[in-house]
Amino acid sequence: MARPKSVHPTDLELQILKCLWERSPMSVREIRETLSEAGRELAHTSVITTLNVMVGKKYLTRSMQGKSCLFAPKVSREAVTDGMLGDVVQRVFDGSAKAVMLSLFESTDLDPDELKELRQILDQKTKEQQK
Amino acid sequence: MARPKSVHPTDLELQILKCLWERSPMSVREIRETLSEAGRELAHTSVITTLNVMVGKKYLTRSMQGKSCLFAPKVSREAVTDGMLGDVVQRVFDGSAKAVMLSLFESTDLDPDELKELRQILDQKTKEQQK
DNA sequence: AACAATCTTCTATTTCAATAGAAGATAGCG
DNA sequence: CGCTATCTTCTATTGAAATAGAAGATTGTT
Repeated sequence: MARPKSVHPTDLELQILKCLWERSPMSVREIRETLSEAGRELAHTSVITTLNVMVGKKYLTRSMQGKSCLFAPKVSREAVTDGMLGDVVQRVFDGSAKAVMLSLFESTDLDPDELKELRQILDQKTKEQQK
Repeated sequence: MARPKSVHPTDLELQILKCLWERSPMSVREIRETLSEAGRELAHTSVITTLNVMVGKKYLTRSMQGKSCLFAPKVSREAVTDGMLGDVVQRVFDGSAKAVMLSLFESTDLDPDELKELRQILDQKTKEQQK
């Protein structure tokens, strides 16, 4: 059996989705420029190829404007990011949110402000559950 | 340019690492059986091939016992899982722990006990930082 | 000694991801 | 009208990941 296709967007696909979540629809040219600003220099055709693949995967919709194409996201940022995190939580941490949390503190530097925010989120979630 | 090689263990590699973090060293046969119990049926040679790749990637060490090989992890569970999560945090959530946390609540079901534990972890972390 | 079992090493196949060039269509300009 | 710029579509290449078979070595058993 060969490598199975990923259920989640690949790295480049994610980068493109991020562009389009910020602003959409965009033409190939615009997307290419945005990627370039983010440090990813690609040939025009490379971008098109990837975009068409993404349309095939239902990540994007495509419409025509004159002779060029416009692309827009078909999946929400939340759906994708939640899905990708959920996958890691399952695959890597066997579903343990606690383990994820512990690792989160190791792998990222949290400033006091952020800690406070996290606490508020947790507080709210605790309240919600007690209803 | 072709797909770049991942810095993290692939899915199968991770599964193997998990086996070996539980118990090591193990022979190919034992690893294969453990994988089988976890629902992943592979030919004996497939397991060997993967194990050798993993030795090449410095994930495992290999020693000989009689005519068969024994494998043991060379990387810690924490290093791998922290790295994998950190990567997602960066790539998917642009480094925002807060966003990760919010998503965590969406993508996983947390029971009250776990919430309490998370709170304790957060408390401890806050204290530590105040030192 | 012959044979079966068990291991490994080497080689091979398939699919996906990443990237881009060649070729063809079209629109605007001098 | 012919040229140039701009888009797209099609086709191709490269390497990683997943998986496994053929062949060769070694050991234990009748």
